[in-house]
Amino acid sequence: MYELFFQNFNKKVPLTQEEEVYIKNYLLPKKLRKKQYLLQEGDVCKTIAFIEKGALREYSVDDSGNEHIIQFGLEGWVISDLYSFLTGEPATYNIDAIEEAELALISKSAHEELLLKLPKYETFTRLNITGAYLAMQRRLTSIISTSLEERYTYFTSLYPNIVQRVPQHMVASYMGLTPETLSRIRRRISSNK
Amino acid sequence: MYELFFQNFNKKVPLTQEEEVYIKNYLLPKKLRKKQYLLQEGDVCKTIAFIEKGALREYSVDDSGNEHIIQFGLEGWVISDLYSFLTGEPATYNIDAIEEAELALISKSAHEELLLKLPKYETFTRLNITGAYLAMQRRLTSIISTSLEERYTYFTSLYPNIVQRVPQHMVASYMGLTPETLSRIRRRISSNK
DNA sequence: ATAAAGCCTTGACTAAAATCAATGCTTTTT
DNA sequence: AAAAAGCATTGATTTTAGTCAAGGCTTTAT
Repeated sequence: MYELFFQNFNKKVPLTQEEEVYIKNYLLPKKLRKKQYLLQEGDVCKTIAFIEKGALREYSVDDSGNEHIIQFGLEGWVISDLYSFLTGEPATYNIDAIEEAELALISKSAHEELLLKLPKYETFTRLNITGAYLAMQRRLTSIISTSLEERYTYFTSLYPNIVQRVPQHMVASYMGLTPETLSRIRRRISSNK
Repeated sequence: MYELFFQNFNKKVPLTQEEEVYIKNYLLPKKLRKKQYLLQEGDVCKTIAFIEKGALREYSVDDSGNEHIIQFGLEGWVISDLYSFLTGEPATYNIDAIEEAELALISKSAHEELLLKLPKYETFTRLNITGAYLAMQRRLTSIISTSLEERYTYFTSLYPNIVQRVPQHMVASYMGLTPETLSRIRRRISSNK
């Protein structure tokens, strides 16, 4: 049920059997149907979600109703409106399933208790957020310093899974483009081969 | 000498006098002249720098020789090529001083030793990287979902210090724009008042 | 089986940013 | 004090992305 979660955990910080049992008490399973929300803006984000199976997206909606995807989440990834989760303020992001998904949730109280009682959990959390930071930094660097073609090529080589499972208009949103522009970029890339 | 560092630390995780003395053994003071490098691309980043005084910038240089600033650093901030620091691979970023600066450096071995020996240091590190992640997430969201005017207005309200101390062409680089475009945006904003 | 919705691409046109050049003021260097 | 460099702005032109509309294919719903 939480196979990928513990696989991921053990890769970063090896756990004893007892520690795994202990942590398992804090995990909550959740299934989402395609398009079902995990979080809607305005609600407080009360859990961190580890993705065992499926694909999710995290996005904001602007004043004109346009969706801006800031993150996809696939198997092995963590997804949450972290600011809302940590501060208790209403979420500014929405999170929903792009395809059917199975999650392992950790509530805020569980998170805080694990941080206090299990040093390995703090290390696991620090390593996770460090990895997320570095990925976002690469992405930001790509945005401000490379062409759209280079950015798309980089994205597809880094995340071939996402490109295959996610509609193109969502990839465009994630990149900050319109679907028409992404289509033209894809044509330019393929005609340059 | 490390006044701001400990002020910042104690705000996040209160330290005893003994713990402060213990940590102080691991800190290295460093002064930079204006334009002096802390890090050059190609070298391995061996320290994390905490800024006691002054201003720095972290940037990459593309194939055409254009500089792309991904981060400024002022008093109280942390700056590093974190990927290089953690992996030992050559840095892809440069870091230099925009104005004269005083830093508190932590080497990789000191960092690792403190993580192992002082749980409060791990908490301090986790909170720092979490804050950095959230700041970058807001910035990314701003980039992919708002206009250039909104982004500049947001940036100047969030970081009035930076705008006052840093040349406009560097702000333009940080935003992923040309200096001419930034100048026109500033004119549009001021004429809309 | 058929209708509706979703998705993707393309064309034509508009808007915004980049490029290039020039000017002028301020700061730094000699 | 004078020259050089740095910085910022503006104009004209080019390039790139966005907008709007349309067409066609695939998937989903009835």
